[in-house]
Amino acid sequence: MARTVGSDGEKTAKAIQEKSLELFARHGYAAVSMRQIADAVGIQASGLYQYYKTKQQMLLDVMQRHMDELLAAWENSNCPADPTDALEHFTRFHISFHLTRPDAVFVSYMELRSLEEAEFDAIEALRKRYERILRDILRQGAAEKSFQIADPHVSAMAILAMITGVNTWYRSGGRLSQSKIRELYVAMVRGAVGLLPTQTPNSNDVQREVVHV
Amino acid sequence: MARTVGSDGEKTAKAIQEKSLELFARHGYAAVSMRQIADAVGIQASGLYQYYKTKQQMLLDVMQRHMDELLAAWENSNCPADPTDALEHFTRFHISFHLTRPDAVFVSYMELRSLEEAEFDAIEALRKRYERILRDILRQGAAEKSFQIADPHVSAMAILAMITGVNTWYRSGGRLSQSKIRELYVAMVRGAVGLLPTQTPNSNDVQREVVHV
DNA sequence: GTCTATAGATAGATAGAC
DNA sequence: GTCTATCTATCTATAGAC
Repeated sequence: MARTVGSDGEKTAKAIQEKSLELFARHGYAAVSMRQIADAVGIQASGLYQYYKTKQQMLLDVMQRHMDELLAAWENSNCPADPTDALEHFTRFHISFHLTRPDAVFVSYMELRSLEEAEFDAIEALRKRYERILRDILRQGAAEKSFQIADPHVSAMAILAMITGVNTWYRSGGRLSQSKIRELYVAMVRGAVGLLPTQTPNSNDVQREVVHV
Repeated sequence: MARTVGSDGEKTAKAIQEKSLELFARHGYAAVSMRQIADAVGIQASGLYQYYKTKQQMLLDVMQRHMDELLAAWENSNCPADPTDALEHFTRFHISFHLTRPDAVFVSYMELRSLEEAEFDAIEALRKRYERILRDILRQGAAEKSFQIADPHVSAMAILAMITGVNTWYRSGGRLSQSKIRELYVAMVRGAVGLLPTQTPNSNDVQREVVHV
């Protein structure tokens, strides 16, 4: 209790968040020890318990923050009303957001099984909320006959898997810019819902038109 | 050494393969102990070392067998020569194969980071061989101008992510049959490479045509 | 081929000093 | 807020009996 006036180790708190995320992403939750995290932060393992009651709570915090930020960023992204525009907007948003947080994405999708029941349910609810955003766009586009899809739920899962998959192969400094990658995926997503290429569909120039936007 | 004549515990060997796969898939490699595996098999933990020198070798074996079976199954699948037909064939093959082995798929994609360097390289080489199959189909279709794709490599990764993603949501006994799911994905894959729906593209019946094949 | 026993390391978490 | 010290449990892997 006898401690210097100040803000309760905010720097340490932040460092724990960063290092735990990094280590969980690289080695997996179960393979990382509290001592490893403490070493990375520069404190002793026992010091971590000032910030988290258990290791499990550290994982939950990482995933919770990621999902909260994802949903908040979506709310601030000004999605257009037209389903076709919305679908393109969602695709670009999703890829941009995910490419800037590869570690958090990786942990949030891979470590669901490391969560205990209550923690899993909390994260799963947030994930479903996000999935529903895309599903609603697809449903509306299907209702308006803009999209040629037989099953909006399946299409939503397929598209999400496709656009999240960028993270498995993208390396910054690679052959393609992020904006080029986004447009390649926009073209594929459009095709997957039965939209024609953005220009007339009977010329080889279509390809170039689709790519550069 | 004094042992009954026979085949060196083939039943136990098989049981270890099955149970280790099952447990790795459910809890993750790092979270599963040798004791847990031994319990599931019905022997003592020390007995496992008759079959595997280390836990790491057990993981490698699981993944090695999966990749070998995948590549062998592909060789036996009689892929047609035409790129469009080949792409549809690949899509159906991939989904069928992966839906019958959800645990092996899960472990093989999720536990790559749990492999030590040499083991990782071995599995990665097999994975690349499989990816190349799809990439070659896409390249050929692009060269023939059957497909409207700007980047066969990106398209291959996108399509693989999409069709592997079925495993994350499919539950047997669900709303859709496996064959219906395959055809939904074939339609999306076709769209993603710029192919028009199988029938005329300006009628709402197209949707039905695409779905049932 | 499977067992018991155990070595040797490391895990998550707590108590209490400063 | 971070430390040292430590508890208790569990881990992978080996030795050697049967």
